[in-house]
Amino acid sequence: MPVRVRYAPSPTGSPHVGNLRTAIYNWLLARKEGGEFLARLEDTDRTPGRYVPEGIWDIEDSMRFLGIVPDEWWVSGGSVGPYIQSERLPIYKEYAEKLIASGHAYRCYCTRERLEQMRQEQQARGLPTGYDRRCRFLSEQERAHCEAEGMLSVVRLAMPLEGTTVIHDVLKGDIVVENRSQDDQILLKSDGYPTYFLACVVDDHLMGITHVIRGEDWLSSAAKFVSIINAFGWEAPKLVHVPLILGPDKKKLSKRHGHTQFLEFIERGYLPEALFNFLVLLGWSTGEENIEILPIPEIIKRFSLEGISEHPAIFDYDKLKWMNGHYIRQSQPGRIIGMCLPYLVKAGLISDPPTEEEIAYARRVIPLEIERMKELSEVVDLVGFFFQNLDYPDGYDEKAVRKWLGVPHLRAMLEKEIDGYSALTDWTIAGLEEVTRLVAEELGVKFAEVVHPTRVAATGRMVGPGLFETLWALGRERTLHRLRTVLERLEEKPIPQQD
RNA sequence: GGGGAUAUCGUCUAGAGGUUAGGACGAAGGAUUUUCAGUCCUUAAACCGGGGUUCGAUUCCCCGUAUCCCUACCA
Repeated sequence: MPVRVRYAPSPTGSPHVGNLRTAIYNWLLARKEGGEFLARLEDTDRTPGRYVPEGIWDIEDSMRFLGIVPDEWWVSGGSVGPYIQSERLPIYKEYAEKLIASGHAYRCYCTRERLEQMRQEQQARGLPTGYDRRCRFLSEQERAHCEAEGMLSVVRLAMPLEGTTVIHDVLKGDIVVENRSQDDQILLKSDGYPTYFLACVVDDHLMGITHVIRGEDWLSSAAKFVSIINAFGWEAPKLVHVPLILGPDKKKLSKRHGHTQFLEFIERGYLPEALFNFLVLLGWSTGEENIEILPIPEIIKRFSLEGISEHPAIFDYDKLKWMNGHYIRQSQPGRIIGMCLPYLVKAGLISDPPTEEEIAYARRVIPLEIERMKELSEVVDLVGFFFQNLDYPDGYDEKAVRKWLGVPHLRAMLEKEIDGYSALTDWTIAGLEEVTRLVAEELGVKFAEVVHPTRVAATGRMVGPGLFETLWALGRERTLHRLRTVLERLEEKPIPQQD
C-alpha cells in the first residue's frame, strides 16, 4: 500500500514553526516513499477568536514557501475531498450515528454549567477530572424525555470501562493505557461540528491515510483515538508522535516566546532552504555522519522516521540565524539582491517601484554586504549609508567621528584624497587603493590610519565592506561630495581629538 | 491531584555493553587583514541520581528526581 500522509492544520491563526516542522516530516515521508502528501483544513472549532478564516492563506503561503505543496488539498482538490472539514459535516454526523447505533457512542444532554460545576467539585476534592458518564446510562424513557424537551445534546464516545488500549507508536513503541483513565470524549458538539477526534479518525480513514505523523501533545489522548478506530472496526494507521519544539524557557513554544509564527520568519528574510534544513534538523538527524547542511534532495534521500528523536527540542534562534547566513552566502548574488529590494523599498531607501538607476545601484552595493547578512531584512541597516544623503555631521555615527575624524592628519588627508580621487580616470577599486596608499605614504602615516578616517568620512561608520569596494560602489560623485562636506565643515568647527 | 512521554556539553545532536564520549551552533583564543563580517586553526564544555544485570554500563532493567504534554462542546 502506498504511503499517504497528511498535514492537518487548523486555522486558528498563522501556523507555528512546530506545526510546519510536522508538515515537513509528513512531506518528507511521502517524497521518500513515493507516496502522497495531502493537506486537510481542520476548521471545526468555530469559537469566535479561535476561528480565523484568513489563516488558510497563511497556511498556504507557508507551505508554498517551503516547497511542500500537497498532492491533494483544498486548492487542487482530489478524489477524497472536500479537504475542508467544515464542508464535511454530514459525513461526521453519519458516522456519529453509526457509533451510536453500534453502542460505541451516546447522546449526552448535560449542560456546560453542570459540567463546569462537576469539574470544580472534582478539583476541589483532589479527584481526577472528567465526565461522570451520567447520560451514558440513561433509560429509554429518560432519553425520550430529553429529546421531547428538545434539549441540546452532544455525542460522546462510550469509552470501554475496563481493559486496556495499546498504542503502537512507531517512535515510542507500544504504550499501554488503562481504558478507565480515559474520558468519554465528546465526538460531536452541540453545534453539529465534530471534535478533532471524530473528524480526524473518520477523515484519515476515508482519505486512506497510512501514517499519522503529529505532535506529541496528541499522545496522551491517543487511546481515545485508537478506541474510536476500534469502535468502527477499522485498521489503525501507523502512529508517529514527534516530540514538541520548546521555547528557550523549555515550555511548549507559543506566541509569548515572540517569534514563533512561520510567516514572521519569512518576513524577516529567512531563506526557504534554511528554514527547511533547520526545522528538519530540530529533532531529526541522519544518524550516520556529521553532516548538517543538507540540500532538500539529500534530506529526502536520507530521511527516515527512525531518525526522529524522542525528546523535545529547544528552538535555537542563534543556530537558525547562522544557517540562514550560511545559505545567503551560498546563494547566487542575483537572487539575494532580488529578495532584498522589497526591504529597501519598504524602508524608503529606494522608490516604489524602484527606478532602473536605483536597481543598478542596489546591484552594485548589496553584494558587498552579503557576507554580513544573517536575515535579509538586515540589508536596510547594512546598506543604508549607501543610499542616505550623508551630510556631515548628519547621519554620522558619533563614536566613529570621535575615534577617527579627530586625527591630526585628517585635513591634509582629505585634501589629498579629493585631489587624487578626482584625478582618477577610471573609478576602479585598484585605482582607489593606489591613490590612497600614496596619500598614506606622503603623509608618513600607516595605511590603516588613512583607511579608517576615510571610511568614517565616506560612510559615517566604522564598519563595513573593504574601503575601496565601498568607495567604488558609492561612485565618484557621492564619495567626493561626502569627503568635501566633511572637509568644509571641519573648517568651521574643528573636531577635538579624543581617545 | 490523575495519566502519558522524555532525560548525553548552555543549545541541536552522534552513540545502540568495552570510544581519548564525536560533530554543529554559541563561547573563548589565535591566524588572515583596512574595520566588521567571512574563512581557517585551537581550546573550554556533557552521559540526572540510586540500585540492579554484567567481567564491564552513557548504552539494558527497576526506583527516584526533573522536565514537557494531556486532563475543554480547542486543536
